[in-house]
This record gives sequence, structure tokens and C-alpha cells, in this order.
Amino acid sequence: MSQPPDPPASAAAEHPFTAVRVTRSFDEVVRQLHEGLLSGRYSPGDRLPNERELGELLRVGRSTVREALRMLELQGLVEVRPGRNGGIFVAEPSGRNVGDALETLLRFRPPSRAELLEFRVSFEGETAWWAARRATPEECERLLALAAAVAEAAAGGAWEQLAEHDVAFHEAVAEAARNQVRVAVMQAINHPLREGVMAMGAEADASVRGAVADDLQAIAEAIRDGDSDGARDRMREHVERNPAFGQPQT
Amino acid sequence: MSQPPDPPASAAAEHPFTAVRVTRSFDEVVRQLHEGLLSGRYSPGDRLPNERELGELLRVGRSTVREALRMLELQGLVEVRPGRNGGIFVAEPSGRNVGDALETLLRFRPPSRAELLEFRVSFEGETAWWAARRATPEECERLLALAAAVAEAAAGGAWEQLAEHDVAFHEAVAEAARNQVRVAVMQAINHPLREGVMAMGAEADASVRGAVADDLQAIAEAIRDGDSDGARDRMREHVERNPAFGQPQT
DNA sequence: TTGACAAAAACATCAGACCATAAATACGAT
DNA sequence: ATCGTATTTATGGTCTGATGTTTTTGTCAA
Repeated sequence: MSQPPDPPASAAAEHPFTAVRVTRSFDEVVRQLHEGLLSGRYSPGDRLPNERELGELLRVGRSTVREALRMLELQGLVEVRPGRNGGIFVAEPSGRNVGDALETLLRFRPPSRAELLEFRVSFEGETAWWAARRATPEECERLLALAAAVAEAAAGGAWEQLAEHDVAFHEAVAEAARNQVRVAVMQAINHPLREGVMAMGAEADASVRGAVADDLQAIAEAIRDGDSDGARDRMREHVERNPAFGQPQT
Repeated sequence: MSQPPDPPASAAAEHPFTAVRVTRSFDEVVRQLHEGLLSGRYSPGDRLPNERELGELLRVGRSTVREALRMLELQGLVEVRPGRNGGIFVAEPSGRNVGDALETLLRFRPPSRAELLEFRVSFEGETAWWAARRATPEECERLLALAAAVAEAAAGGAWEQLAEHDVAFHEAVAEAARNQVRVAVMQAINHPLREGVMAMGAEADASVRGAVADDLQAIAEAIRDGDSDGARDRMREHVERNPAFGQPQT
């Protein structure tokens, strides 16, 4: 987004000068593609002109287009597929990429795990509070089903599925809270968390695993009963007991 | 990050199969550069081999290296400078890029103003709470100075500066809360907010403008006094009174 | 000392070729 | 007709070499 205009960013704030920055042409291509995607002329799944055509339209070389596409791809705005009937497709924006960015940051600045936990305790607690006030009966049912699925996976030792359902549960809570911002943030912090959950599962003993499922069940019930304070407190305890963030190594 | 392994992502979760995905070579280059940067052999500011040399080392063409570099650059891991004595430099990882990613997402899935406001009330309130417990004397001084700057700008009708300082104040609170995740989220929600603040300034009458400055002053004082509950409540009131969110159009 | 100009080192861009992939199509045997 | 295989074709993936642009450094003369 605002990268080209102000690279120094947090630098001095007293001089009215800003670093001269000549726009590289692939940055301009990125900008134009962003505008095109925002214009509403495309829907997720639509195919954009291919690389060669884009180059002609924008009057730039193919490699320039490709460098821009790599950025769009990393931002999760397009998906590129090779082969006949392949091409450049508009993607469904999701918190996924924010999560990837956060994951990268945490990989390169590991000390912030405690910070992430601290944030999650308050954020997820609040989210549960709102979910308890807004969840529809269908959503409550889904939450209970997911809690049950986690219990089953824990009993069966299926770590992968346990992680999958646990993440789904947290995201479902955010959706029940009816707030896109929360959904985005939840997706962002849950993706990097996921491997951590799996790593934990492999080590944790049965009591811990059972506790996870019990926690989720209690949260789901509180949300169903509209007990917002209870949902918040139980979620906070759950997150605190299960930081679930393993070493984000390769 | 985890992009290459599972493009379908949220698809079926019952089969143990994962989509076959041939690794493009620039993805491999990204992976190796990540490893190299994580290895600890480089410090921020160090210069990596130039594009041609990297291509030779990794046995790939220069365009492949460049596509990888665009991604590293977007992730905030390297900085590329042209010219003699230019090259590829290791960057200091920061929450900035997470903020950019979140900003991109919000640009493409604009949340309603109500949703953003609701999130901000709780998020910024909590942030102020932590700031009151952790701010150093220098940070408190900076907060008070920023509040004063806002008051001055409001009195003088300098909307641009008012917005600038207001945003800086909120980010300074996040920094005082000593949590990178909060800083990243704050940066993310403040960027789209900024234009909104300016739009508001042009319309608001003097009393509103003065109230903004008073709010910030009160918040800064509560943080200085270590009154965490007071800081949180005042911040919540401030945000509620000043949603300040224009249309996030181009 | 100053200014103008040339040289050098790096990224930026382009054009074109060729490879790899995956779907569509054609074709031939059953 | 149906199935399986081969060919075609549209697309992205990669490499190469040439050329442009930007920035710093060096040089030389006024």
C-alpha cells in the first residue's frame, strides 16, 4: 500500500522534506492493478489478461509485469496458475495473508510470543463476549459441533484434525461476533498459530488434550446461553492455558 | 510462508492428500534467502551479494532472483537501492509490513464504520490500559507533547497537522504498551483512518476540535499517572466520540 | 575551492527465445 | 460409441543478453 510514498516512515518528523523516491515501473503496475481490482469490474475467480497482454496494455515488459504479479500474489489478491486455461485469477481477499505477514515477522523477531499471547487474551476474550450477544442458533450449533469434533480428535490422537478444528472454532467465534475486522485479525493470528497447535498436540498428555475440548465446549455453551461475561472469561482462561505457539522454525 | 503447500486452503479436511504443487524456482530462492537471513550471518544494514552474483550462487537466472527479491522486499526483509554503492540490504523487520497487509485486506474488504468503531473502542482502550502500566517517563512526555501539538493545530486550524499528530499519538500509545502486535494493528487501522480525520477536521466546529485535544491530554495524563483504568475509559470515550472514518475509497 | 564532466557499479527494463504444464482436441483401436 | 493415447495449444516459468537509469566516485581545469 503506502510503501512507495514514504519509505523512511518513522524517521524524523521535524523536517518538511521527504526522501526523493523515483517510482519503479513495477510499483506503478501494482498500483494500477490494485485500482483495477478495486474498481469492482472483477469478481473473485475472474481471469485477468495474461502476462503478455498485460504488458502490452500497460506498455511495459513482461518481466516487469511478473515482478508486479509476485507482489499481488503475496498480497493474496491474485492467484496464478500455469497451463492451458491457466492465467491470472482474482482471489478472494482473506486474513490469510495478514497472517503470513505476521508469521514472517514473528519468525524474524521471535521474542514477541509473549506479546502475541497477551494480545490474544484480550482480543479473543472480547470477541467471545460479542459472539455471545450476537450468535445465531445456527452458529451456536456449529460451535458446539466443532467443540465435539475437537474432543473426538483429541481422544483419537488425530493432531492434524484437532488443530484444524481448533482453528475453525476460533474463527467461527469471530464470525459469530459479526465484525469483519475481528474476523480478519483472528485469521491473521490463527494461521501462524496452527503449526504451534499441532506441535503441542504431539507432546501434550491426555489431560491437557481433554482440557482443550472441555474449554471449547464451555465457551460454546456460554455463547449459546448469551452469557457474554462467562464466554469472555472462559475464552481468556483457555487462551492463557494454551498459548500453543511452538517454535516457528522451518 | 505456508503459501506453496496448500493453495485450496480451507477445502476439504478429511483426505490426507494435499494438492500437488510444483515449486517454482523463485519460491525456492525466497526460501533460501529466508534461511540465510535467519542464520544470523547477516545483520540489518548488511549488503547481500548483488543480483547477478545471487543468480550464480543459486544457479538461477537474474529475473528469477528479481522476482524473489520483490517478495522479500514486500515482506520488509530486504531493501533494494539502485546506483553505485547500491544493492540488496538486510532490513530491520518491523510490524509495518503486517500493518500494510492488514491495510490491503481492509481496502479490499472494507468493514463498515460501525464494525471498525466497535473494534477500535475495545482495542484502543486495552492498549491505553497497558500503556499506563508500561510507559516510560520519556514516552509520557512524548504523549503530552503530541497532545499539546494537537491542541495547537486545532486552534490554528491546521487540519493536516492535526491529523498527523493525532495518528502519531495513537501509535505512540501502542508503542508505550510495548507490544509489537498492537503496534502493527494500530498502524493498520490508523492508515485508512487518517484521511477520515482530516475530512472531519474541515467540518467540525471549534468545540469538537478542542474536545479532541482535551481528550488526548486527559489520556496522556492518565497514562503518566499509571491510572490504567482511567486511561482505558478515557480512550474508549475518545474513540467513541470521534469515529473519524471517511470512505476508504481511492 | 569549486564546478563540470567522465567513469563505474549497481539496479531497472526490455525483447526474444525456449521450456514446462495442463487442458482441449484429434485420432485410432476396440 | 467408447476408451486410451497422441497431438495441439494457451498459458505461465525461466534464461540470456543488451540497454537504460540512478547514484557515487574520481578527475581535471578554472
